Amino acid sequence: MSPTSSQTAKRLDPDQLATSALAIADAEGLEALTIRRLAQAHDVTPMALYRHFSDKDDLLAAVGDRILADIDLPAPTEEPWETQLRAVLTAFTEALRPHPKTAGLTLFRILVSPPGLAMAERTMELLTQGGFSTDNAAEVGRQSICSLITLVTTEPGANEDIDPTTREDALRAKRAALSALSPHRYPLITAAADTLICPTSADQYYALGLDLVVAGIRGVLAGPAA
Amino acid sequence: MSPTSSQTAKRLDPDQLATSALAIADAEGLEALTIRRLAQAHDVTPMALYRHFSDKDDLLAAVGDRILADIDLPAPTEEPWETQLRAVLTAFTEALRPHPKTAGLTLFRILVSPPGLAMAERTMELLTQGGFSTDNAAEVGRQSICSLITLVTTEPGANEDIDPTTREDALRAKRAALSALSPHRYPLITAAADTLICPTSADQYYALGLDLVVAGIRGVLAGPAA
DNA sequence: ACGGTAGGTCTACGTTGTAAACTTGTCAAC
DNA sequence: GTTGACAAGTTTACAACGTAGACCTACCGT
Repeated sequence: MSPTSSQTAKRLDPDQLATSALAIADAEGLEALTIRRLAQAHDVTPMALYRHFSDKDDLLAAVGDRILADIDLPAPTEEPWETQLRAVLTAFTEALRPHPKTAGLTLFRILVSPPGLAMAERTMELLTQGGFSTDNAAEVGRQSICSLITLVTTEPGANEDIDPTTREDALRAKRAALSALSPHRYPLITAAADTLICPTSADQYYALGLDLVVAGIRGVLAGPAA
Repeated sequence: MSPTSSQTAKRLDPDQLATSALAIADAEGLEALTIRRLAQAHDVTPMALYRHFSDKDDLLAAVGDRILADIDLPAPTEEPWETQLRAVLTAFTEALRPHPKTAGLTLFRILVSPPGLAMAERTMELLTQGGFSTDNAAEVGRQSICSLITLVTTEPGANEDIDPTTREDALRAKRAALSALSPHRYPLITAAADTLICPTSADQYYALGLDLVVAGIRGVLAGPAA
C-alpha cells in the first residue's frame, strides 16, 4: 500500500518504539522499561533496538522528546505577559501530567527537542517582556520549568504501582508511619497527615503549584519588598 | 580499648556504611554506588551488607537520612515569619548543596527521619503563623521543599563527572548543541546560552532559587492579585 | 563449659545493558 | 537478470548487578 508499509512487516519505527516505550514506563514504572521488554513488545530481538538507538540513554531521550512533542503551545495574544506566561506554563504542565513516572526524562531534552525549545524561547520572551534581563529570564525560566517538572514527578498518588493491592498497601504504610508520630512533637504534620499523603484534588494540586511558580516570578521581579 | 573497638576489626557500622556510600555517590554518581562497590570499600563480602540493610533501597534511604542529618535548623526568633522561613529553607538547602548527585534521595525521607520531620514541622509552623490553613501549609510546604531539592539536584556544573576531560567534553557538547541553534528562530535562548549552561555564580543561583520560592509563598498568601 | 546468635563468607541464579560477528531482504547499477 | 553493497534483524556471549540460601565462626550470657 503506502510506501512505508510496503516493506517487510518487521520494519521498526523509532517513533513507534518511543511511543510504546513510554506506554510501558507509564504503566509499570521506569524500571520496567528494559531493552528486552521493549523488544519483546515488538516481536524482535533485543539487539534490534540498537539499530535505532545507540544507547539505552538514547532511547530514554527519545521518550522524553515524545512527551515534549505533546506540548500544545498557546498562540501569542494581546493579554498581559503574566497571563500568557501562565498559559504557556500550564500547557507545559498539561503535557507532562499524563506521565508522572516519566516526566523527569524531559529535563535534559527541553533545550534539544524543537517543542521544548519553542516553549523555552516563548517563556524567555514573555519574561523579558515583563522586565527581566536576558540572563535573569534564562535563570528564572529554568528554575520555573524545573519546578513544574518536579510538581508532576512528585504528584502524590499517581506514582505508585497500578496493582491496587500494592498501592493500597503503600498508602496504608505511609499513613501508618505518619500517624505513629507523636502528635505532641509534630502537631501540624500529624494534623495534616491526610493532605500530605494525598492532596484534596489533583486539579487543585496543580493549580496551587502553578500559582506558586508565577507568584514567585512576579515577586522576584517586583524586588525584595519586605 | 573502647567497647565498640574491642571486637574484631571486621565489625561494620551502618552509619559508617551510609557515610562512605554517600561519599562514593557524591564522587562518581549514584550509578557508581553498587552493593559490591561499597562492600569492597569496607573489605567485606557484598552479602555482608545485607546484615545491616534489608535492601538496596534501604541503603539508599540511609544515605538520604545521612544527608538530612546535616540540617542545621535555626532556632526560633522574634523575627517576622517570612524571615524565619527563609532561614529554615536556607538551612535545608545548605545541607543538600554538598550532594547535588544524591540530594534526590532525601525526598522520600523527609517525613521519616527526625531532622526532616523537625524541619517540616517548623516550616508548617511558620506558614500557619503567616496565615495559611493547616492543609494549605502542608501543600505549600511540600511544594516548596520539593522545589529546593530540585534546585540542588539540577544545579548546573556540579552534576557532571569529576574527571575533568569528561566534564569538559560534556560542557563543550552542550555548548555546541546550543550554539548550533538558529539565532533567528531562538534569539533569546542563543543569547543566553552561557547562562543556561552554567550560571553566573552558584551562590547567586541558590539566592535566586530561594527568592523564587519565598516570593511565591508570599504571593500565594496575598491572593491572586492581578 | 556450652549452646545461641549476630555477623561475617561462599556459591549460585536470574536479569540487565551491550559488544561482535553473522545473516538476510532490498535496491542501484551494470 | 546478476551482482554487490548496505540497512536491519539475529545469534551468541559477557561482565556487572541485586540478592537468595546455606554455611561458618567468634563471641556472650548462663
